[in-house]
Amino acid sequence: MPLNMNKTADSSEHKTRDKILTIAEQMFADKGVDAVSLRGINAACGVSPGVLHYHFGNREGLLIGILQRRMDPLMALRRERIMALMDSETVSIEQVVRMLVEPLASFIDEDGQGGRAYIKLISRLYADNHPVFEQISRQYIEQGNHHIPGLIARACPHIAAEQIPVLLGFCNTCMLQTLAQQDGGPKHWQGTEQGSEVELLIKFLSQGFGQ
Amino acid sequence: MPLNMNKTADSSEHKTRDKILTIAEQMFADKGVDAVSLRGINAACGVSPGVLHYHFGNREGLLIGILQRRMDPLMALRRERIMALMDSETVSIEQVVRMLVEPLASFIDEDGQGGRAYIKLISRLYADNHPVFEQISRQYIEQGNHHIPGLIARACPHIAAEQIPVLLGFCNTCMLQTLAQQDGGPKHWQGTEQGSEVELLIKFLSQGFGQ
DNA sequence: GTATGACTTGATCAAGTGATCAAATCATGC
DNA sequence: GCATGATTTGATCACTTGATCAAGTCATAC
Repeated sequence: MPLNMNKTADSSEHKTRDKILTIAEQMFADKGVDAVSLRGINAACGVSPGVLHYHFGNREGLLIGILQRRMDPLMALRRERIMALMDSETVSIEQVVRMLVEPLASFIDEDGQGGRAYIKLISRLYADNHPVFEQISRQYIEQGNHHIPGLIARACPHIAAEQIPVLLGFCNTCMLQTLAQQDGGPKHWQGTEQGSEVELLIKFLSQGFGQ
Repeated sequence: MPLNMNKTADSSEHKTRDKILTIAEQMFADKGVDAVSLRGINAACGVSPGVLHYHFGNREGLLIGILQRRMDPLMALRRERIMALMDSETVSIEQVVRMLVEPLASFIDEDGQGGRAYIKLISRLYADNHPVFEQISRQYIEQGNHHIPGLIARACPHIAAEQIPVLLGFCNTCMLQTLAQQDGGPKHWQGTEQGSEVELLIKFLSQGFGQ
């Protein structure tokens, strides 16, 4: 039993495996990682009760698979933006916030339902300080993200250095929760079209740092 | 079997009932409402497997009990603040944000662990658009809270009316998530003392609206 | 003290849970 | 064709789950 776990960019077919990833991602995002039964996921995929365990071993293996599948392209998008800002002569806080928000937003637009579910799941795990998410984060994110506080410091020289991580935390929390809720929410979002909400969010967060 | 459900201000003893409410509140806050077994709650309280069902009927009854117990004093705090602002000659956005944040923050300080767990639970339910929370919200919150957008409009005449609910949503989301994480989070909060984080949050949110 | 109603116990039920595995099926290169 | 390995099936294990209930305990009023 070859257990296709710990595969990062296994681009081969894996029809069933991908189906499980996509459906489990949606279910985890909707109800919470620990509030969904593995049998229920198998059933929702229309496969036998043993399939999930064959591919992922257990719940944690499945979660790791879900996270890894999308983290690579997402972080590539962001890293590109970070490097561009690093090379830039001047940096505004709006540029930094855009660098944080827009890759996530475009990710949702591109992959529709799936991308939104992923952000929602990330948002959950981030809020919960979930150990698996922290592990994956360290593994993927810390490639370029350690530059972010420095970029904020360049854009906002008036902010004390020790406050920057805190403000960045506010920003990340607000950003993730907002982008995650952007769909299913009942009436929070009535009256404005999709795109302008993201623009409003960027403006809100940028001003939060103090122009 | 009198089923002490749907009681709002039943201030009598209810030692066991209160213990279940407190412990279940903590467990729901930590792991999610649907990720905790009712038997586990009974066990954590050191009582028999039938007790929870006797007092609350089922999971939803328990959740309603948890929410109702604290909503009254919390909303009283807030309503007081709202009325004071309504009577005020001039209103600044910082005053409005303070009115939102400080009752929650003081609620945490007062009841320590329990208050924090409650905010964390609220934060979860708010993010999930949980139907029970929406029901309780309508029942309790809408007494004074429909004035809030108007207060923001007075404080920030430059903001278009249809953007105010959206910005308020950003503000609520960020506020709840932040206050909820303020304890258990690993290192998000290192380097700054408790009180100043709340002040920083208030400043961040106020500036977000655009002073 | 005893009767009444509130509360608690612990056994029990049917259904659902994560996990395991031999057997069946499928795909592929030879 | 067929051999090999990857994948899928469906039965099965021991265990947990939400719920129910008769029996027992407790508190209080009378």
